[in-house]
Order: sequence, then C-alpha cells, then structure tokens
Amino acid sequence: MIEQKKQVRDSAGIYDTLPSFAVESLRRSLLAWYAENKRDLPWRRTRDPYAIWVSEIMLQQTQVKTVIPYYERWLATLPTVKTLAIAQQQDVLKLWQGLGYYARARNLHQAAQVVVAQHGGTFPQTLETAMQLPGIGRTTAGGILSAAFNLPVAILDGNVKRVLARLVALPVPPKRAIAQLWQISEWLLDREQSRDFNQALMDLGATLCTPANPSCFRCPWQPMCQAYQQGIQTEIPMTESRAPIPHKRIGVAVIWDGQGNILIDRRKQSGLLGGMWEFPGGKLEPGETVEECIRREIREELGIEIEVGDRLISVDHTYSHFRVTLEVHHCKHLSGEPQAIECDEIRWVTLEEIEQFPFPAANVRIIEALRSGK
DNA sequence: AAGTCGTGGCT
DNA sequence: TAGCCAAGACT
Repeated sequence: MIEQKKQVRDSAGIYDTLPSFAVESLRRSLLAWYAENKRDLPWRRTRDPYAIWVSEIMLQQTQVKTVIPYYERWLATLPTVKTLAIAQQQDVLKLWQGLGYYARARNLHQAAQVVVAQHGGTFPQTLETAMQLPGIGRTTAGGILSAAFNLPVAILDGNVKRVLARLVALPVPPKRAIAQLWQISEWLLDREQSRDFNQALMDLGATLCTPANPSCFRCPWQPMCQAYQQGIQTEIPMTESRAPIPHKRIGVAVIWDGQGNILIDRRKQSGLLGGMWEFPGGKLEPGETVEECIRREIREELGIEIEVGDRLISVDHTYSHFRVTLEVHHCKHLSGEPQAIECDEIRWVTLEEIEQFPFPAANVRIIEALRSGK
C-alpha cells in the first residue's frame, strides 16, 4: 500500500527528472509527427462546437470506425443544437440505436435543451460551465474546448492514459494514478496549440502506441519513453484482473393480439437501456420453466394473462457486466387490459411500425427473427 | 468510491 | 474463440 504510493510518486515525478527542454522536445516532436500523420476524421473538418460535441459523446468508450456512420447520420438529421433540442427523445434514441450506453444520447439531448435555454444556443466556453452540462466530464469538455476553440484545456482519455503511462513507465494501473496522469497531461499540453496537441496525443495512442504491439520504432517519443527504454512497453499500462461476469436466463414474450399486433414496452428512463423499447419479460427464478417465467413476468409487469406458445429464438448477448440468454416465445393475449406497471409506456404495434422505435441490440435480433420467420 | 452502463472490433 | 477493451460519465 505505502509501497505502491511511493512508486507512483517517484515515477510521476517526471517533472523533477525531466528538464524543461525535454518538455519542449516532447511537444515539438509530437506536433511534427502529427502534421505528417494525422488521421482524416469527419469531425476534424469542422470547428462547429456542436458537431465536435456530438463526436466527443459518441466516441466515449467507442471506436472511431464504429462512430463514423452514426456521426454522419446524426448531423444529417439533427444539424444544429436547436434541432436536437426540439427533437423527440424517441427519434434521438433511434439515431443512437446500436451505439450502446444510451444515457449518452439522453444526456446529449437534455444538454442541448440547456444550451438553447440557458446559453442562447452557444456552447459554453469555460471548462467549469461545460462540465455542468449532463454527459460532459472533464475529458469531453477538454476535447470540445480545445478542438472547437483551441482553448488550453487538457484531456485524459484511454489513449492518453496509455501513452502517458508508458512515457513515465507508470508502475501501477492508470486507475490508481488518475491525479498524476492529469498533472502530466496538463504539464505537457502546448497551450498555444492545444487543438493539435490533444488530437496528436490521441492519434499517437490510437495508431502507434496501441494496447498490443505498439509501433515504437515509428514513435516520435521513443527516445524519451521510459517504458521503451526499459523494454516494458507491452507490460504497461498495468491491468487489474476482472471478476467473471454472471449469466442470467431471461424469458421474453412476443405477445400477439390476434390481429397482427405485437405488444412492446418502453423501459424506464433510469438504469439499463433507459428509454429504449423492448419485448417484455424477465429473469427465470430457480426451478422455474421458461413458460412459467414468461407467464409470471407478464402478469407482474403488464397485468394480463397470456398463453405461451412456440419458441421463436434464443439470443445470447453480453452486456458490460453480465451476460443474458433471452428465451423468446410467441405468446397469445388471453385477457386483461395491458398496463404500464414496471415500465413507462406500452403499445401495440405491427411488424411494419416497429422499426420506428428504438430497440437495444438483443431485441433487434428478435425483430429480425420475426421478419425472416414472416 | 466502486458499480453501473452497450456494443462491436480485434486478435 | 473467448476475452479484452475502446476519444468516460454518473451515482
């Protein structure tokens, strides 16, 4: 414990061990490398803070390749902060469908309304004000303010953590040294060229200083990289072992009304998949069959009686911290008027109408099965 | 302050 | 292929 803290402090004490000319050298070499090697990304072709903001939110915990088509579609549909502010949440979530972490979309939508109502539609230009907007933390605020306005605000995303951890040969997992890593990021930042510097730092991490097989032989920081000099670049950043994630079986109902309509529900705003639509269902309890589970869940959640019929599909899906197997059955509505007991809203829809609603990925699999099965 | 929150790309 | 992890924020 004490030993760990000492190691962190010694290592992050790069400011003491590196003379100021080394800082200048790090900045110069990185910016020179970036000038020749920067990626051509859609959000780098604009300085519109709204567009950059959208990209920063989408890029949270999400790879560039995944984001690009979502980003293009989003800006084509909601080109300004005002259009987003007045949009319906359902349409916002539909644009986000498949990206995951749906609180990002809900918060972005809400923040747009704040920017319009309280900032006259102009994105705030101080770190403190930007961070007050829902969904915008210190890294995202720094990313937006530096990229849109060239303001001297540091960042510390996954790429930067890895790059800096290797630069100083950080002897503990980055999670244990967040404050020190922020100090280094701020200390290195080129305050006259913060836009390019921050982008360069992220590009370095994304293209050369990668998690596996880093291309040290092409890295502008190789001469100053502590990890490289010690030959431990693949050992850093250190990782913590993860606990195995639990598995749950879920009974899911596709309830037909006999006239071609299916019953779907909208999940509550808070928690997993908040605001998204789904086919109703719930966890199997010990000793319970799938059919019994589905009948019980539908009774509890919607207050109706159903007949559980043929199995439609079984869907395996992995979330962040648990896995599920959805056991999906065709069901027939028998009696009772459906009520929104454990959800925000319910609705009967046809297979044609259903595509207008935002569904999480595992439920999209069910819809595909319904389509292909007729 | 550790847990919660998605999905897909990559090896 | 099964696991790791990605331009993190929120509670």
